[in-house]
Amino acid sequence: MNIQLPDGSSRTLADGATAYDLAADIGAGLARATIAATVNGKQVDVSHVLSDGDTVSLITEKSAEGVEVIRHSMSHLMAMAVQEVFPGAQVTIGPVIEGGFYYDFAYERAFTPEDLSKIEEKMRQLCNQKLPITREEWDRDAAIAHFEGMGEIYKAKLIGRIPAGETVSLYRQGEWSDLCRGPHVPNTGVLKHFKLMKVSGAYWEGNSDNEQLRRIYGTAWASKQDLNDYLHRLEEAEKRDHRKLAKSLDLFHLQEEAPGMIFWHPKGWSVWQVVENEIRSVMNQHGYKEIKTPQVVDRKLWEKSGHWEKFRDDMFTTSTENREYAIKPMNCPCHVQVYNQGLHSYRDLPLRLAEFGSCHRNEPSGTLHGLMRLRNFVQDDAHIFCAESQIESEVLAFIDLVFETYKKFGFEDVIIFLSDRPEQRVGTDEQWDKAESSLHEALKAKGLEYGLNPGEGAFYGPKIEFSLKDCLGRVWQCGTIQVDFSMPGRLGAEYVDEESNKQTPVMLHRAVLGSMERFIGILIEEYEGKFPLWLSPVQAVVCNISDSQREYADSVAKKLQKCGFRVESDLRNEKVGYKVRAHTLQRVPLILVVGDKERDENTVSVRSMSGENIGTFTVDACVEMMKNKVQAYE
RNA sequence: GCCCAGGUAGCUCAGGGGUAGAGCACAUCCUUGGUAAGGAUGAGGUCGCGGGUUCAAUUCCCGCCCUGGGCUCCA
Repeated sequence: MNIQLPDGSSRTLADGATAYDLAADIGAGLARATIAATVNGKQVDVSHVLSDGDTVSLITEKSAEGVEVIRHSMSHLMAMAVQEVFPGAQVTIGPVIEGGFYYDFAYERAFTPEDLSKIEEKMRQLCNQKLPITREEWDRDAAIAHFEGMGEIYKAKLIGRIPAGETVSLYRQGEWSDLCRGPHVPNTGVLKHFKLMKVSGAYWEGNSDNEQLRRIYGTAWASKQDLNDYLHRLEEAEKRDHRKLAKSLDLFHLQEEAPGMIFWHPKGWSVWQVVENEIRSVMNQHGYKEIKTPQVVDRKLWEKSGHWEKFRDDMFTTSTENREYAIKPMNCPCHVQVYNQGLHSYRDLPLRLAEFGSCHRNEPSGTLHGLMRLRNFVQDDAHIFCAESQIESEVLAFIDLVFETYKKFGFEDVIIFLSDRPEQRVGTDEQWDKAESSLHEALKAKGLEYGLNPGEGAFYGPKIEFSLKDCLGRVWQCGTIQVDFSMPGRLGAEYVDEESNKQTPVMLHRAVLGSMERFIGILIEEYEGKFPLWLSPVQAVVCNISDSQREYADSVAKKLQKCGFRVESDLRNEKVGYKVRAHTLQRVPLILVVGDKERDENTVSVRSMSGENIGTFTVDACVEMMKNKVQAYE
């Protein structure tokens, strides 16, 4: 029979030949390295019997696909090991994820970190046995009976979802078998480079009303080197963690008395102010008007806006003199109050009201996470009141604004998702059609790649989300733009159109950074605390070499401060090497060293954080140099 | 909110039923040194909070709070 290869060539094999036989026909080395194959676009095992005319590409452990097959087989190996070490544990599902795999088990107790070593040891034994992994086809009902007979009720439930009468595939290694689509590696001896990483709880079917399962995460790679590189990358990423850097760089802290709320220290707050002022200036240039609205607002407004009914449990409340208030969880109802003062003409639209709005949300305790997930955070929020016909142009302008801003802060890797209508929603289908299509059109017009989150829109309208990654690759939503058909009407917002008729404006909720705190958290990790000069809390430190330059050093620092720079002097009785080390570790971009020579010549010797000698400058020239760097966002 | 692991000096961490340990940081003194750690001395702790067991608890047990990793959630 004739087999087509991906390079366009073809090969003739005996009838009944398998993917393995094809690999062996090409070369013994390839046969050893092949762990699966793609036949006519479908992934299969190496034992798959080929047919005349098949197009086949072989999957080796070197390819991304191959690593996925290894990870998938690895999760089976782990499940087998768990069931041998902990009889009574039931299997459920065990998928491949980025960097590795996990498997969820039902078991009478949680697994501990010590259990992981035992499981790992068992896994190594099993892979040393080089157990053949074979595929079996079972009748669906027979498979259900088989797993039920073994007491594997979760597996039986999973197969129960497959239509009756269909054939299902089981993979067997030694005495152990699992329902699986495959493909898998030919034997457990291929599975060598792995590490079990962590234990966790997880809910059956991802639903918190269901029972809690015991999840074990692992990582697996094609080579020892890849595994070590991955573990090394994790270690490096931990050094960038904004919570660690916040301590060593003295940026902010949290304490028990205010969970989920930040105490900003002078240096952290300095970064905040620079970011806020930058956004403020950009907003001004883009036609926004900044406002400020109350923190504590009568419950009646939240009832009108619909928040009380829907999100009451997530709001902090307070009361006085028989009135009940909520601490605002979002700014939009207040912005509508500002809009509602006075009459608006269609000529006023779009009207863009911006606020650095501090919001409190009573997030569940388990979700709090450093600066990324808080109970009190400040949004760089704005609401655009406009006519329906203006939605698309406003969205286009907003997308530009987001990318312009992110670029300034050094972010190029932006993840975009569009969330469309949820089951429970307000507004007519026609309105949703229009709003969703204006969002799609805007993204397409900008040539942006984006994903779709079906049904994930807010109840009041669809949205686009712009997300950034933290040092461990976790994705955090930052920017967003959301169309809202509901709130302007509920809260009585109006404008007068060309024919003197009262109309309800559409409201666009939008934020560029999202939460100031979250954005700064990502910023800290992105730069590993080594902020560019314009963002750095301390831009330069003037260090004297010995006591005789104390006054001069201090005068240089004062002069730079007068020019608007954040500069400190270090006049301590320490050697200059000690001071240079200390301020380098504190991520100060520029260290200005002054000895007798500099004092006599009215200059400073400038050293960069990376240790580069930038040169000797007069104080005025140093000011110029720093100004240029700041303007270039360096 | 759920599961697991933690909480000891300002920071990073060790320890362990019987007066609490290190390094760094800090203070004082000596040293005045030219670009990543000069030396000496010293100060510092209700061992997260509350109960229990015990002659004795920071250590063992229970509850709670917070932090971390996941899960669920995220207007």
